Amino acid sequence: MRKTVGIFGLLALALLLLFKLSQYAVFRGDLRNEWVVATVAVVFFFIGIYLNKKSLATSANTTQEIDTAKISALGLSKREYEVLQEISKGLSNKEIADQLCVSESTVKSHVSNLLVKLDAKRRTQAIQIAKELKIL
Amino acid sequence: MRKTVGIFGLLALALLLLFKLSQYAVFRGDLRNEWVVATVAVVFFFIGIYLNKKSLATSANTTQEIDTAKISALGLSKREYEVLQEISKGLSNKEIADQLCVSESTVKSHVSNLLVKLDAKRRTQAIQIAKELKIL
DNA sequence: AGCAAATTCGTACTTTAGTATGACTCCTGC
DNA sequence: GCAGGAGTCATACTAAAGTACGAATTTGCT
Repeated sequence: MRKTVGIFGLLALALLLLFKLSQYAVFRGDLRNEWVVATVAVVFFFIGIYLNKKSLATSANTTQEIDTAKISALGLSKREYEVLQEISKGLSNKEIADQLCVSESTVKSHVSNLLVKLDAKRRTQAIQIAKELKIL
Repeated sequence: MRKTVGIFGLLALALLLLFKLSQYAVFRGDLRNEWVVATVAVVFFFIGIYLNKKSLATSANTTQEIDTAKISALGLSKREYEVLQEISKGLSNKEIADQLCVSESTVKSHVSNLLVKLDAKRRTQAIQIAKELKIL
């Protein structure tokens, strides 16, 4: 919040500076008023874009939270969610089985249940849906 | 591209309109020059933010920018990259074939080449690797 | 203790994914 | 003009993935 105030203060300052500079230039006859306005418009247009990009970039890193509420809302069990995580890492059923120390058929059961609960037809679609639901 | 040109044209027009209006107001003594510049600055500042948000919204899902340099560095052809994108949406080979209006065997060819180039064993792993390389 | 849900595993089966190979067309750069 | 890459398609095959049962065991909760 303090940062935002600072930024807007700086913007106001820049605007003032630009305006005073332009006044001087206009006074000397080097510049016409239209150009001052146009310059200010362009400059602030790009300042807007720049600041927006920056704020989105910083918030993107912090919004990487998983929605645990949605996981339980979908009825995903602990084991099923673990399997889902391994799937998103690109592992095969056999590799997931080794990772979780169970048999491949167990993993297949979990995957099957998972697909039903996520309303997906394939594990790739499950990944996509899970990421959209922000549970991955 | 044509859209971008149109938007910038509209912006220029808005700027002109604003300026002419302000000239009229200044002439009548209702408004001072500083306020014109300030208004223009604020308006274009928010236009910049708005347009930036909109352009980011259209290319949603990709929180980060895609690294086009890496795509060519990997030797991915245009078609192969398209297939990769469809894979990440969770589509099957058949569905991708319908989407791109080619046969399933063509998609299989692309997928096979894709997996070699990305050094992946499965399409799910390809998704994971591609996201890590920021090409998705 | 007893019930429900979760976890586990198996078999048998179908479907999808992926590999290998070859062939044809269309462009593009040399 | 032709060599090479990209795109297309096909067949035949193997390997995974996914479905559909059933059933035993474990776990959490009342």
